[in-house]
Amino acid sequence: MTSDVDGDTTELSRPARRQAEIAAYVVKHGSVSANDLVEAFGVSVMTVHRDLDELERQGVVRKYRGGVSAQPTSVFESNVAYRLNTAHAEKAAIARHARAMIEPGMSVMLDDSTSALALVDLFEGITPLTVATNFLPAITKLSEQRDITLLALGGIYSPTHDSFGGMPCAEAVEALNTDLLFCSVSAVSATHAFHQEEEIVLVKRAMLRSAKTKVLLVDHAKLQRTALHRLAPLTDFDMVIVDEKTPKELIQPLRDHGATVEVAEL
Amino acid sequence: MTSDVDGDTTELSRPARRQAEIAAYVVKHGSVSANDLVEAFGVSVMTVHRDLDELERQGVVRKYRGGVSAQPTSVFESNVAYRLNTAHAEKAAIARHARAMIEPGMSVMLDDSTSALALVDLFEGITPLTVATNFLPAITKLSEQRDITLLALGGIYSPTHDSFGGMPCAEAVEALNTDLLFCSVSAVSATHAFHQEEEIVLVKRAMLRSAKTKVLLVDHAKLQRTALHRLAPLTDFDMVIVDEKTPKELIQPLRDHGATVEVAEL
DNA sequence: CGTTCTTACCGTCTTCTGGTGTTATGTTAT
DNA sequence: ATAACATAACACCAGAAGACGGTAAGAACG
Repeated sequence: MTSDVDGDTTELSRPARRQAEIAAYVVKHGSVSANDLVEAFGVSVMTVHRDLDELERQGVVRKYRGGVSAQPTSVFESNVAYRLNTAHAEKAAIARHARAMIEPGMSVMLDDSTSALALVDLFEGITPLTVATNFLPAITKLSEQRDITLLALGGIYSPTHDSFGGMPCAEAVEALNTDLLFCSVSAVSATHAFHQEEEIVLVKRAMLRSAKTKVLLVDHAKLQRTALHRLAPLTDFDMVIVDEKTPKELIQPLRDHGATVEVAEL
Repeated sequence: MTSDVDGDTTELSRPARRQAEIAAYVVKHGSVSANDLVEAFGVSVMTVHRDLDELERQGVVRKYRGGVSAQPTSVFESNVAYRLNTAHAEKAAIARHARAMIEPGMSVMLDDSTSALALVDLFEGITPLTVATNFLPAITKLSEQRDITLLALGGIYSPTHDSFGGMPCAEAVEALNTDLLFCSVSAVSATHAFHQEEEIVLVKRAMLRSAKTKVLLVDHAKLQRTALHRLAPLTDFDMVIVDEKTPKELIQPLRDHGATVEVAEL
């Protein structure tokens, strides 16, 4: 009743979940006051303000005296969409499927996606391994792991994505040439992969140029959608991995347009 | 009685301290068994193994069946020397002194030193600010701070230093040109700054080339020592900051050779 | 000038993680 | 084959960090 956010909100700390719900609420209503949120979520004014500060830091909302308003949806989508992070199980399945492609000694590049993050947990055992990524959570995890050569892709930090980007990052990517690339995007049509933010697209494009074998990780929520920027045609990828919950009638069109699609089983 | 490590071991979590002591113990005895350590430190076998795993991950010891042996001292020094991290107070004082040089809007580069890390805590208030660093703990801290543009310097991760290095890092540094550089080294003679590891020297040299104003942070423990590689003459730095505990008779020679030395007061 | 909204500070409570030992299982050497 | 050693899995505990609300002080609006 207080919230009408869909998606699986488990596996998220209480404040994080509430913040995500608040974000959705704000986006839905366009602009609301702090007091509205107090009533809607049953917490104190203080807490609401703290949540809003955090959301503002991430660039999801804009605070002004008397309330907050939503930012352009592009930002919202690429943030909250991943915080209300649906489908842990599906991502894990996709990751397991992807893992099979990796062999000891290879070099692997990962982008800033939760799908890729799920893969990190599965690296153990496939050693030695060289992993390059611009995603801070992945970097942190990998730094604690032995037998993995971690190559951090630096750049300008983006709180929204918790990753590094911009020209410095693109340049770091250019300098590499990895065996594999696992990446994800925010939307996938029958023919192309899309993303909302230009600077992210820039880095992902560079990654595509710097890897021999390119794999796109897609959970079913991404399909049949589009976003502002066209990243690349699906045929640029050597493989597209989707999860089991993807309707077959959505997979066929991809294949019809020449993409190599594999289904990850739970 | 169990340990004869000198240095101030306060301000260090219990396991971290024990690991440092174990490392010292191993280096002293050359090679010991796990059981020896169990007796010497009064903890369970499991804990000893966990500690040794961590030390091995950092490259300080080598495990084999039946015990561990010490690695070449160079690695030991640049790791444990900083884990048995002496003089929190002095570092903080140096950091406070350094902070005064920073003004809002500037771009600052930090190397992988605890001295620089102390500085990070003082950034609040001097905003906006652009900070570039290759030191993972600093990156993590800064990523949580708003109003600071974080520019991560990527590269190959070194567990020993918890930072990024190698050619990729040097290249990332080359591409920059910051207003300020704060860095530290492991040893300082009357004329030069030194460091044990070549790859680290490489990065630090690049940093020196990429900053307008260069500041060397030196706590008194570093003075009158040397290490394998000569990094640069002290005259390359625009300023050398030492702590109050530094004997005056050690400071004068630096000045005699042309260095600009300032003393940070507690 | 007062009202409304915001921030700063503090105390309490809870939650979580890190550190640890124990037991059980695996592995290597003799 | 067996003993010594190493790892894995589980459970416990404590200390730390986080989350939250309340009050009070501050800032912006009318």
